[in-house]
Amino acid sequence: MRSYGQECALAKALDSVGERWTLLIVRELMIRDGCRYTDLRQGLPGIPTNLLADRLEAMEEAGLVLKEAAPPPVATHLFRLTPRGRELEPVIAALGRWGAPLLQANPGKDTFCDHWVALPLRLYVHDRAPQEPAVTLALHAGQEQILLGTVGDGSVRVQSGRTAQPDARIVGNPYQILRLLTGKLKLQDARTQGLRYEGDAKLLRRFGAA
Amino acid sequence: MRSYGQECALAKALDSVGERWTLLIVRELMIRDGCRYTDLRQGLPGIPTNLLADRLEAMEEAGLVLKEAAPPPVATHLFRLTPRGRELEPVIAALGRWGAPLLQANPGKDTFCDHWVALPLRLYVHDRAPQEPAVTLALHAGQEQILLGTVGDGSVRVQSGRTAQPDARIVGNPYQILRLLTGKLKLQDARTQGLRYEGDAKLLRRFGAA
DNA sequence: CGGCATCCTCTTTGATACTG
DNA sequence: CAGTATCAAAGAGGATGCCG
Repeated sequence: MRSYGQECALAKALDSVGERWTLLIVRELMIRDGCRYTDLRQGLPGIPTNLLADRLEAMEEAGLVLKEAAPPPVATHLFRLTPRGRELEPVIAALGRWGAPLLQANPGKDTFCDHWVALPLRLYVHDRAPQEPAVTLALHAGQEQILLGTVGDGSVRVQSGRTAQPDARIVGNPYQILRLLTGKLKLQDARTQGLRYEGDAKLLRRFGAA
Repeated sequence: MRSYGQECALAKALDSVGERWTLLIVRELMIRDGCRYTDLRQGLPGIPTNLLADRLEAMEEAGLVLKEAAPPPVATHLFRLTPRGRELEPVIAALGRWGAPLLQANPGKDTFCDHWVALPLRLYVHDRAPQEPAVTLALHAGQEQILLGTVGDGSVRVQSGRTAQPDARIVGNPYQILRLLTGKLKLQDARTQGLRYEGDAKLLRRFGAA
């Protein structure tokens, strides 16, 4: 990106990450660190392949991304965020919070990827009783199953995959689930909107907005 | 801006404010709300005038900016942030924090405007003893004089202008002043770097990082 | 002067095709 | 799979013109 040429921290930040697609690439790597090129393309519907390549190179030069050879079984290399890249989390979190109200006006025209829901869960949901025993929820927001677990420090761990026995299971659309877990939607109301909840409703009290 | 077409809060936010110059325009309006077109141009060195006009129109349509007829004495209209626009403050703050380290590598090639320093002061400095009587510092970071005052709620008020009797006076470059007031630089060290401080050094204890 | 609109050139983007 | 290459269209940047 052309520099703004302004001696201002905001302008410098935008010189670095203000280009089109860059912060969305950071989002992808924040959701699942250690991505192949193809994984990134799938998580970034609409990106032209040449731009993805350009951006990754620029981000590597800027010290945001690391391209490393994958361990033996894999025949390719993986992209990771550097610590400096991970420091963009507050930026992503702030932008996401601000952008959330814009999602309402969406008549399903936009594309959606299941795994995207993991990021707001990680950023905005926390465990309100870290001392109590760990809890695991299985979330079904789309095709993929996402696991949400409590962690000792009050934050939650989010991963996709399957587990034998979650403590509860939630099936619904991403926003319902997110609003339910941040306490903005009551279980009763969510149920009338079609969300399914299996398990002890008290478990929900463990979760709240961060 | 072309939409990313992704059902994701971050992507939606970037659809709205991700275009080149947009967040810098927000910065200007955050520093001094109620700007004329010309004020904006001065605060945004390098912006092509047609782009400024384009962006302002788009931002008005997006509900970020309000263009209002100025009260009688002024023969023009003023641009203001809407409440929704002002909600971008956490975004600007996060980006600014992230970008701050990039300012070091600057050999004075970039342009600088005095009033820019007001924003980090407001965002990152706070009053550590709100109950105590108000205090006013006169800051000279460039040509312009900037006043920094404490406010009852722990935040500080920043304005440019002159006052009869500040409680102390600081002359230095913007980063020195900012680092001094956020407690990252000691007065002693700042002085050896050329900063001038007139007044009671204890006053500095009132200020810290937010 | 303040507040744009126009015109032109150059760069970036997006879509698609192609290659090791 | 992981990119490069190509090319048309959109956007950015700069200069200048216009109008109250």
